[in-house]
Amino acid sequence: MTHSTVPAIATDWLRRPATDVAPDLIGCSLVRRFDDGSLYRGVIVETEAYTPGDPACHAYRRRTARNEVMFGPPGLCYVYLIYGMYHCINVVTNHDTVPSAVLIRALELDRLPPWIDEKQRQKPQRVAAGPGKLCRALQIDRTLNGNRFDVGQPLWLEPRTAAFQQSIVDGSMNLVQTTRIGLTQGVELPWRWYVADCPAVSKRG
DNA sequence: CTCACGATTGGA
DNA sequence: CCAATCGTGAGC
Repeated sequence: MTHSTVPAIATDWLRRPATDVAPDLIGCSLVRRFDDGSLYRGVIVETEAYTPGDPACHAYRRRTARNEVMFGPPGLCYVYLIYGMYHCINVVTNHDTVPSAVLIRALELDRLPPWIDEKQRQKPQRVAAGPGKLCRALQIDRTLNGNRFDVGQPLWLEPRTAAFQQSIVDGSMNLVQTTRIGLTQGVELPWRWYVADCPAVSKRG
């Protein structure tokens, strides 16, 4: 058995509506690479979709400096600051000029970075259980906004493992589709997906 | 130019 | 339930 590498998720795969990509990203991995070469992987266990025409979408009203990258080609990283203290990371989807993105809301990390404090370590499976928490855990901030998800970059995406895919096919793992969290508009749209009974999913999992 | 508020979180 | 904390953008 020779060495094998996992290819990053391709741009073409992301050139679809966010509502199609969001459930498909469940089970895929977000990879964080630091300048020293260290890698951290997190299996995506919760996502939300944001689309044009969606009142909860940051690009709903008009194109601005902040939402600019959502109008870009698929495969870009949209990172923004929320409540003045947390960051949220999105995968830009769909065609260039069509503002769409998938918010990554929770990860199951393969290991904990050394900067995670002792209190967080008490519940390791909750360290990345929420969009703000996962960005803090992987040190993701606005300096990564507009970056392309690609191998060798600070961030990239990898497809589901065969084992994860099989667990969905055979029904031993279930995806739940429900309404999104923390919004004041577009509350009724069922554009949140998460792995049923997963301890790493954010609140209301 | 101003200022209310947010795709959150953790603690009372 | 509520405060923390600050960039954003709608409205004047």
